[in-house]
This record gives sequence, C-alpha cells and structure tokens, in this order.
Amino acid sequence: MPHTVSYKNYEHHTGTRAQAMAPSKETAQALARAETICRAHGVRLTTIRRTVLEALYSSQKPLGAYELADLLASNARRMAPITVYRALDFLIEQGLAHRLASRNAYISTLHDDGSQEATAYLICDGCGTVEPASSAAFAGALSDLLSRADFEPRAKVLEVAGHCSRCQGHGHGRH
Amino acid sequence: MPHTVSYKNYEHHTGTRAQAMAPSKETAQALARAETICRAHGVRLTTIRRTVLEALYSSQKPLGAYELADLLASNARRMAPITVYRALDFLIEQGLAHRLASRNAYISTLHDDGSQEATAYLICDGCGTVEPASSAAFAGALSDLLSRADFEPRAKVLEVAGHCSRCQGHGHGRH
DNA sequence: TATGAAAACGTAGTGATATAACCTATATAA
DNA sequence: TTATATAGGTTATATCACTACGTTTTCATA
Ligand SMILES: [Zn+2]
Ligand SMILES: [Zn+2]
Ligand SMILES: [Zn+2]
Ligand SMILES: [Zn+2]
Repeated sequence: MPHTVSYKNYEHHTGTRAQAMAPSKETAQALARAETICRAHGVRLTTIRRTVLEALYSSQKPLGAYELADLLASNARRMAPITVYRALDFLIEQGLAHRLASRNAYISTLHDDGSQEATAYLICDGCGTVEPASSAAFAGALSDLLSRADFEPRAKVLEVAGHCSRCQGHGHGRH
Repeated sequence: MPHTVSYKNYEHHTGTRAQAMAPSKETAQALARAETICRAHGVRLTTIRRTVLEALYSSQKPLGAYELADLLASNARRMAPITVYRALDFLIEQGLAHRLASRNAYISTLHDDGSQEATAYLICDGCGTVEPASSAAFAGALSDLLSRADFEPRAKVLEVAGHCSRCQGHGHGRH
C-alpha cells in the first residue's frame, strides 16, 4: 500500500537536523535539561521542537520565525511558517523560549533562571544580544504598582532596547 | 492649468474630519494642548495628524493602524496605511502617542503625565482599557537594574496584560 | 496486538501589520 | 519669486502570524 505522493515527506527531512554543526557543549547540556523538563511535564520534545530549540540555544541573538525556518532548511526544503510557530508556541508554554514583543523575535530562556516574578530583557541595538535582568526590588516595585492599581496581571512584557556594555561609546556596534 | 487626474484628492477628502462627532470637551482640551506643544517644538500638527490624534483621544481602547484608517474613512475613501503610520510616527516622536508593542496598537498619552522615567502600561484583557502606571520606586529599581548591567537604555517597553479592577472576578469582561 | 482518541505535523491559503519607492503638493523662508 | 524642506498620495511589497483541513504518529486501552 503505497503512500500518497503529496505527503511522503512527513518524517523524511524533518528527521535530519538540517546542516547543523555539532551543538556546543553548553547547548547540548541545555537540550538535555529541556528533555528532562519535558519528560517531567509529560509533554513531548519532538524532533522539530528540539531542532527549533537548539537553533535558539545556538544563536547569540533573537531569531524571527521565518529566520528560524530558513536556518533549519535543508536541501531546498524549508519548514512552513506554521510549523515554526507551532514549535515556538510549545517551547514558550514550557518556559523554554520567550517572545520579544518589541522585535517579533524569539530567544531561549537559557540564561534566564525563571525564578523571578519580573524579568526585563535588555536588547542591544549594537550586537543584538539579549540579556535577562531581574531583581527583588524591581519585581517588588512592579508588584506594588499593580496592586495599587488593583490590576490582576496575566502576562508581563518588559523589554529595554539600548546598548550593552561592550557596545557603548561607538554609535554602532557589530565590529 | 488643470490638475492631473491622478492627484486631485490631495486636500479634498483629508480636509474633512470624517463623520466625526464633535470632540468631547476633554478631547478638545487635549487637542489644544497638543497644538501648543507642536508650536513650541516648531513642528506642524497637520489635519491628518490632528485627525489621527483626535481618534486616539476619543477612543477608550488602543487602536491599530488599519483600525484608525477605517475609523477615519469617509465616503468610501480610506487613508492609506502608510499615511496612518506616518501620522503615528510623528505623534510618537512628539510624545503625544504611544505604541503598545504587545498589541500592535496605539494610544494617546492623554492620561500619561510623561514625568516618569519608566511608565508601565496596564492593558485590560476584559474591557480593553489601558492605564499608565508609574512610581519612583519602579523607575528607580529599573534604573538600578540597567546600571548594574551597564546597559544604556534607549527605549523601554513596559506592558502588563491582565484584568483591571472593574473586570476582575468575571472570567470575561465586556458585558 | 488491534483500535480508537489525542497530539503532532503537512499543505495551502489568507489575514494582519508595516514599510519601500517614487512622485506631487504645501509650507517656510531667503 | 524661487529654493528647500516637509508632508502627503499612490502603488507595490515586505514581514509576521494564523485558519482550515487533512494525514500521520503516538499512546493508552481493549
Ligand atoms: Zn551590544
Ligand atoms: Zn565600534
Ligand atoms: Zn477592564
Ligand atoms: Zn462580567
């Protein structure tokens, strides 16, 4: 019973990890942690999801959904945008990835311990890097602000664009 | 010397204020303030810009650029998106409007005194209203966070989605 | 091991947001 | 007036995100 022609690629290309260089040690460790988290949550870190997550771990800067699709393309076969968005939705739900609303781009939460109520993401206009930053004082002040306004928070978008320490006094960055 | 056909509408429809109801007293005052500010800045609050600003002042909720274009349409003639975006860019530059990155929508800064270094926008999922909120403690904590990270801020995106006081204990809002 | 239900993914099309490129019109001042 | 800068018109396109629906895989249960 032959497969239909239109659907034959289901696990053909997606099974290969694009032309990925071997993941760095740090990335590999992070992926292992992600596996553990997913197993603990009773959800599946499938090939596609792991591939997208690995790309985010490997990148020094936030990636757009279409950028991810291009990065992970192999042999003139590219992930459909919806596929990337579905993977991103999953990763965000599991707390493994984060969306930057001010950039329409996505990052892993690798350097984000997730322990804080309020994490601000510092986005460098020069080199593109994003660093999470948090403090008890910041979280407390925001919490006070919200309770004083009698506002019940659901989702916080805290992003600051500017220049990181390495990119100051230049006017540009990205040497 | 007849005009060319293709360009005859330059100030024809844009001069009319759509089918706008008369602006409320509060809106009219805000518009007067905006005029003053623009004159002081040496910039021009043109008809288009004033019309867009008036729509933002009159709205209880953030408006998208295309939504603004529809609102301000008159007689089957709608502003081109680029026209709205240009007006919004101007208003934002002058501190009269604000973009909500998490919603791709725009609000006036009518209820935003602009005196604070850091203003968080509280966006209600229920009724759609947006209230700015700020405090010295919040601004200070964020400032500390940034200087500790040696990060030079350019633009801050501080938005919290959730439920305002009137919309809590419902699960919905918008009665 | 069969099989049914849920989850994941493929494919095509569309919706929603934002800007580029180029030209015309208006305002302001020399 | 005439030059220059600013503003706006028009068309097309770029960019980001999702709907709808069918197919495949997985996993628990019979
Ligand atoms: Zn930098
Ligand atoms: Zn440099
Ligand atoms: Zn509300
Ligand atoms: Zn209710």
